Amino acid sequence: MIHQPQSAFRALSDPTRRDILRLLATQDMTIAEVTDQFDITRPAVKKHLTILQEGNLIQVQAKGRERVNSLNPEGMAPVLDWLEYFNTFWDDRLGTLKTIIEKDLK
Amino acid sequence: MIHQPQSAFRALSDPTRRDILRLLATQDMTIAEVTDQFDITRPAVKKHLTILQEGNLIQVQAKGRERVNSLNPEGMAPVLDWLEYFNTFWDDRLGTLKTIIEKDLK
DNA sequence: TTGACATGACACCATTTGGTATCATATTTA
DNA sequence: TAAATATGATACCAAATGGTGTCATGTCAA
Repeated sequence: MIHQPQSAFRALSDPTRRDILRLLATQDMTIAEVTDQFDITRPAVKKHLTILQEGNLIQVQAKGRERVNSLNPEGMAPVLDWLEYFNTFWDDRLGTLKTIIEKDLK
Repeated sequence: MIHQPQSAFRALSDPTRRDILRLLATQDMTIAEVTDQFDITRPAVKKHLTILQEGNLIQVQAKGRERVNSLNPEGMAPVLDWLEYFNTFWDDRLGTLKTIIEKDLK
């Protein structure tokens, strides 16, 4: 599967996919388990998972007839790299990013 | 104009819009000036600017017959807030975000 | 005032997107 | 083996997306 930086941004653009990521942040889940958490059909969830995989934001491991989806935090790096470009502007005008991080570091 | 958290992510999902943001990070520009930097028509650029404005990522100020577009770093906050949720996972597995920030803090 | 300039606002188009229904395939399990 | 389960894969659909061309409007300058 091909992973491009653009794919991560694209993957994050849909609210359902962001919700799936937060779900997978709590625990790994099969496609059926993820589907149980939403009001859409399995094929729809599967499409979202494929896009998340293309964005390198999740990893899928075959386990018998199941496919276990797990978060891949590393895939967020391109997004963070891009956001870092604006750090200097946040420094000057708001310091938003650093504020969030510093709060977390305490 | 309505600003919703979704809009920021949506605004960032298009590469042209991300390029526009980086442009505006260097200096404020009119619609025509932004258009000069791309191979697409002014209406297309205008649409992108509208979406960026809906995402609260830029501000537009009327200046005579011109519309000066400027970066609004504050609009990135919802994105950072969402990303912050994953900090603990980055801590445990990669520390990507903190690595970037700490490097910048030095 | 009049022409030039910057933008707004449409109408239109091809492609992508998010969704569904449906059928095929692989793996368990009774 | 046979039925149940989990997923893959495809065809299809309405709406959103990113783009164009075109015309109207407001503003500046000669």
